[in-house]
Amino acid sequence: MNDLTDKDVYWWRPLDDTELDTRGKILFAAYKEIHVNGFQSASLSNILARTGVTKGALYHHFPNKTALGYAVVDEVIARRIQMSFIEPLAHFEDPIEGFIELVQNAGDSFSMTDIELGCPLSVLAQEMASIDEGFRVRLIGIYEQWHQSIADVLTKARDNGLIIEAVEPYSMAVTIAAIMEGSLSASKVAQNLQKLYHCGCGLTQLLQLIRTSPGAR
Amino acid sequence: MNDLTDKDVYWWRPLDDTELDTRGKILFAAYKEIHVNGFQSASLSNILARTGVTKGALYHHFPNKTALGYAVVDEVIARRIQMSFIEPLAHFEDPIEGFIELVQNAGDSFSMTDIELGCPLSVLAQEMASIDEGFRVRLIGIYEQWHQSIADVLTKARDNGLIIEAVEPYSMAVTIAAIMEGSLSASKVAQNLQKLYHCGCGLTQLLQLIRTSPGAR
DNA sequence: TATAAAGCATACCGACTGGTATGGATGTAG
DNA sequence: CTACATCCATACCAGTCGGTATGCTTTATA
Repeated sequence: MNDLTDKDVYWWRPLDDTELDTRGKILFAAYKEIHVNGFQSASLSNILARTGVTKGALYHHFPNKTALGYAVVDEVIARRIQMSFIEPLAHFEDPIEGFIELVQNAGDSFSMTDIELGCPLSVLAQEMASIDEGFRVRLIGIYEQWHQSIADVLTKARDNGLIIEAVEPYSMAVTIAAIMEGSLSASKVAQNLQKLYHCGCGLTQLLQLIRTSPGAR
Repeated sequence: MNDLTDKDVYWWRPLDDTELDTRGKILFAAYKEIHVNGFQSASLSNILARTGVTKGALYHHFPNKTALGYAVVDEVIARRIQMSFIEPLAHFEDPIEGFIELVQNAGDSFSMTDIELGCPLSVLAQEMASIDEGFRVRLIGIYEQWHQSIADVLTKARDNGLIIEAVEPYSMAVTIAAIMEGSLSASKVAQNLQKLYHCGCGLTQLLQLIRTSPGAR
């Protein structure tokens, strides 16, 4: 239960069958350990035991536990958010239609591990934002990028007359992101996809309501 | 910075000036420690040092750390959510108007400590839901009660013709709750109220859009 | 006033934590 | 072949963790 399936890590594993180097092994094992236990309770011994790497190697590549945590945020989490939540936004033709499709397919694109463990960004943010400034600035950077990307999509849509004028793109973007994160959080506690579906309905309805054309169907 | 102000604890302190008993002191100190550091990293020694209570007293009232954590959820967190988010719902005359007012006043009703530390329910849920089943069932109980309360308000509003028929009350309730939680989460990472305001705008707009009367203003 | 129970204090334990000191292997440049 | 840096393995450290064993004090009960 504690280990990730192939589906969970396609975005991390190298495409060819080259082995990860030592640093990469440590980084990914640390990501998993932190995702499960949080940063503070993440045990270096666990990470080492699971990789077969020794403590000497770890402290050769990272000066201390905190630096390892920062590297996980910068190189693993940020990369995954980018691939899963930001890049897809650019490929929408009709942004609202695209969004609705993305939301309605969300159930498939999330693995059960994602539901069990929650969004790694959100989990880490909740734990560390008020404790360590280094984590906080890294995490707010990721959030800001995400919010801005959604806002850009909405701005374009409004300029093209696809959504009503009353919508303030950035506020709506933050709200949409909040729904997505809140839904994952609720689903994690429920340990099933029901809450995710409910939020999918609510978000879809919100998107329908801000469209200029009331959306056939 | 780590201690709570009077404004943060009005809901916990006894109304008269009677001292809290030993059990109450432990419980409240544990709540604070857990809110700041999370459950796993919460240190019993810290709790004891801050209260002046000794370890013998602690283990007289609670069999172990986990039981203490459960008691914090049952007796402190659940009570606060009840007072802050559930009970106010019952007193709305026009539910939509009431909601909008509640949301727009949210900036005032949240202290800066709430922003710094985040929603205690959400923080604990993110950390413990996938690790300990005892925490999970307690937390999902609180969430379910909250969602159902909002759904009841929406159902009543729909029956009275105040919101459009297309709204499915429970789904919308879960979505509204997700927005509230997601906004607090984002504000915590940003360490300011901006994100909270943006989500307030988005949520207000959503509420306006599901009203039958397009809402004078 | 005798007795039992509740409430609490002190001292201590083994397990585990992040971190370090040291030395050996391997690669690379001169 | 030498010299030096990179990379990593082993052993160890001081400190903290949650938890326990024991005994003293206070309160309720009879």
